[in-house]
Amino acid sequence: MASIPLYDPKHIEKKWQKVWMDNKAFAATNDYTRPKYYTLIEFPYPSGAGLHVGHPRPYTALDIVARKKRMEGYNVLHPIGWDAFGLPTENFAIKNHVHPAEVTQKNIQHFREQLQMLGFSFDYDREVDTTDPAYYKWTQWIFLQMYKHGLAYKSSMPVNWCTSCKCVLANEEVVDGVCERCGSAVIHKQQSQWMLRITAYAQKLLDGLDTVDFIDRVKTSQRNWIGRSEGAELDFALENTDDKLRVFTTRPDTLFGVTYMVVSPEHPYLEKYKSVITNWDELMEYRAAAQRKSDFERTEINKDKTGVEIKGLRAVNPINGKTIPIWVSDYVLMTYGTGAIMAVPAHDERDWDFAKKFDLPIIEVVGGGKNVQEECFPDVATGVMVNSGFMDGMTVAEAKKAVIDYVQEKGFGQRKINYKLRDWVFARQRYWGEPIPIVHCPCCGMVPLDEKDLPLLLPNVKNYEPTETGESPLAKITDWVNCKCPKCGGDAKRETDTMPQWAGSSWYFLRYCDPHNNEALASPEALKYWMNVDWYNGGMEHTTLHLLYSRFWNLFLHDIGVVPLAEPYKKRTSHGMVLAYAYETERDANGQVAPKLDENGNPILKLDSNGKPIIEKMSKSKGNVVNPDDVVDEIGADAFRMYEMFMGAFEQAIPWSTTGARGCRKFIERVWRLQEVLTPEEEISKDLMVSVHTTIKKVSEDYDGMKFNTAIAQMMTLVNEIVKKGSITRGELKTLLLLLDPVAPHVCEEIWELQGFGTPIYTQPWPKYDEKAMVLDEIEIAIQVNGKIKGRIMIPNGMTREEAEALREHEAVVAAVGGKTIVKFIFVPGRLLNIVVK
RNA sequence: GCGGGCGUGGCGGAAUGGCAGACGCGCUGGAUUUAGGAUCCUGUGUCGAAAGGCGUAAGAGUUCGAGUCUCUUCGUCCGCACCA
Repeated sequence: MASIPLYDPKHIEKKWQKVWMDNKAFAATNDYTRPKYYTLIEFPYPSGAGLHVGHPRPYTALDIVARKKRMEGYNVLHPIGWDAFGLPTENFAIKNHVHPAEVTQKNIQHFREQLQMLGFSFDYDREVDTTDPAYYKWTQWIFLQMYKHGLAYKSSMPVNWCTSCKCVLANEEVVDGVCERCGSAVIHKQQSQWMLRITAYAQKLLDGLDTVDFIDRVKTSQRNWIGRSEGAELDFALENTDDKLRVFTTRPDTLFGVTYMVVSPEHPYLEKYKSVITNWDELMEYRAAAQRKSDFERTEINKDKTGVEIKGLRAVNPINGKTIPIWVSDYVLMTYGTGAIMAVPAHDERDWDFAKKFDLPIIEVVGGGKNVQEECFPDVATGVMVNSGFMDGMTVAEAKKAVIDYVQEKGFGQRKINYKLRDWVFARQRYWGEPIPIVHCPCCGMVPLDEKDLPLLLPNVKNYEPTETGESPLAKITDWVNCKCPKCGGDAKRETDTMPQWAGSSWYFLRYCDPHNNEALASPEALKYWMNVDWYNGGMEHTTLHLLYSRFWNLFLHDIGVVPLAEPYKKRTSHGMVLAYAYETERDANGQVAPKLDENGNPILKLDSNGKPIIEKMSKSKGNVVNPDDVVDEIGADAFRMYEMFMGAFEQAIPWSTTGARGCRKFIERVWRLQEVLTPEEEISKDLMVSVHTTIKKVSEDYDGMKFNTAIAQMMTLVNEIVKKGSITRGELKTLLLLLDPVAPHVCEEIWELQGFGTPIYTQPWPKYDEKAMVLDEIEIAIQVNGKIKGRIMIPNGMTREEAEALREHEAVVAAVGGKTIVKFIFVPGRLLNIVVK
């Protein structure tokens, strides 16, 4: 038995990381003639806390894909970068009196070291950093293009204002009425804001989804977010005026059932018709109350409707000339449709609730056998029109079509498509972001900076604390704010808002193609070759915002001819979060929350009322955070990577188990010790032929299909078989190492070198399997009688249905049938035999 | 309320409509060991002494055959939430 050194991951992992780095082993080449493959992970925000065990899960997954693709001969782009602008860094900097740029660089350094410790095959020569002026020059450039194309504009509007961050938030950043980041109350505030007209791309963003390979739940949530709905806009005359009140409805078929109108408290007609309104004070009181409410309160009370009738102003239903009252209620939103609705209480739940509360009439127009005075009937599938003049007797679908034709002909409405998607609030009143390259000139108005003057650098100053007024901290830096107008040369002031963090991450995948280019965001050749991203993996939490924003930017850049393809990502997958078992906690000597230990020093699990362990998100305050540094220290980076992939299905959220992770270390040691039983043959032995080829096939397919856990299980099965057999040939070991390398690259390289298998694995081709080598001579099939397993027999492999007829005489089959009459004889080749008897 | 997902051993989880529980953790018993949180071997869904039953949240259905497909119910997680 050969004597081999002890497995020492600390030593060999450092060693191979250096070899890869020194040789630039994973650098993408600019040889545009080779087939390419672009793998992308969401670049991290380099927080002060460093990596936690959640980060490496998607990183390892795409590292496996990248390593395999390289071995298959692809020119692989597998880049990494830093999404480094953002509030936590700025807040940390303010608190500790250091410059955010300094904090950022320190955090990046820490992140980079941790990633390198895990042996990821990133191309570190292509790192991007969103806070690098050479990078944000192009973020600003893209903004200018949008400005020139009318997609960036300034508008005064109610914004979400975080009272603690002192900053405007996008709708998407307000969760349950509080700031997504800090949890403080969010109020509405009127402010002039930079906006991006993403709504102009609503339909393109929707259509594009049909052309890409995203997992379904990602597509679904994008579709829901865009929220397309088809209907009609209808004009209701205002009594005693020449004016019309325009509404949007998806149910024009119910027009005869309209018994009142509702407008949002912010509707401009309130001001416009102040003179004829007789209960103005009451209305204003209601509006003020509605505006004081946060979004959260508005939704909290959504069961109990409130409202005030506008006295002195009535509307006329254009289809029957009936005069109906107009109400104001905050269940109608100014930000969707026209800010006004026609209310059909018989067939809309919300209208029904409102009508019941204020005792408004309810008219049935879709017959459904229900008494609409007692219960709302919103069903569109089964009803037939009633009380609706020319539509009577039609189905809802027929009536919709007929009524739209009718109103278009009469000129009081037309078909209309609405989207829930709103324009994107694209400004933050904070320091640590990209300056917006616009100058405000008293003569010329808003003037964009000349492109040759980019990047517009963030001023390097000591004070960047948020102001109480809600102005950006940049507003106080007069040296920087005061400038000359690029157009007329007169005195002007710079825009002092900065861009939101989403900006830099909306195009970083383009920069990776050509990260050092100073003439363009990337060269057309590089973009043509590398785009689009073949496989993008990221968290479910980014499926609405980041994914939508970055698709929008790419679509826009495509439209202006900068990037070659409309959709940036060919395939998008999502990983499950790494969770934690909940532990009983206490404060340790340092006052930190730490798990309480039992007498054996093991943490005590927290159980629910059924005695099941509680699983929760990892967080510092719960004392359940697992630090990758500690895990790597104990079991090594290879075992760590392997456990990240083996712990469960990749898309599913899984709690981290320390003992489970140790199992992967055990497996790697088993592989290591195979060297002790290595025999000199270069071939794969006959008795392992089927298993080895089956494993190559299974592992290859499973890596491609994101089924990393079963790929690893298959390799474990093979190793178990080899250990049982007691020997392994060089050929078998080579194959195993090649398959295992993407998951556990350090140990595979080390064994490969120790056994003199040749140049490093990262230069080796991916193993191929031979279907013919996977065929057994004889196989076992099951015998079922009426679907119940009765026994098993060995039959020659490849037996056809005709040949199987002979099995009727087989001893085991006769015994299983037991003299009963055979009704049906079903032979499934390679699987089983099912006999139906009576 | 709407949309999406998921319910399989003590645990994480495997199973193109075809032998449920692969693989791992944990636990059993044993071997080796001064020792073990090392290594190796054994066993490990459940009832049963065995033969043999029964088992994939519950119920129905389709099928020669259902964890897998259809319907109903329950539970659970996630997203959206007055979007007209």
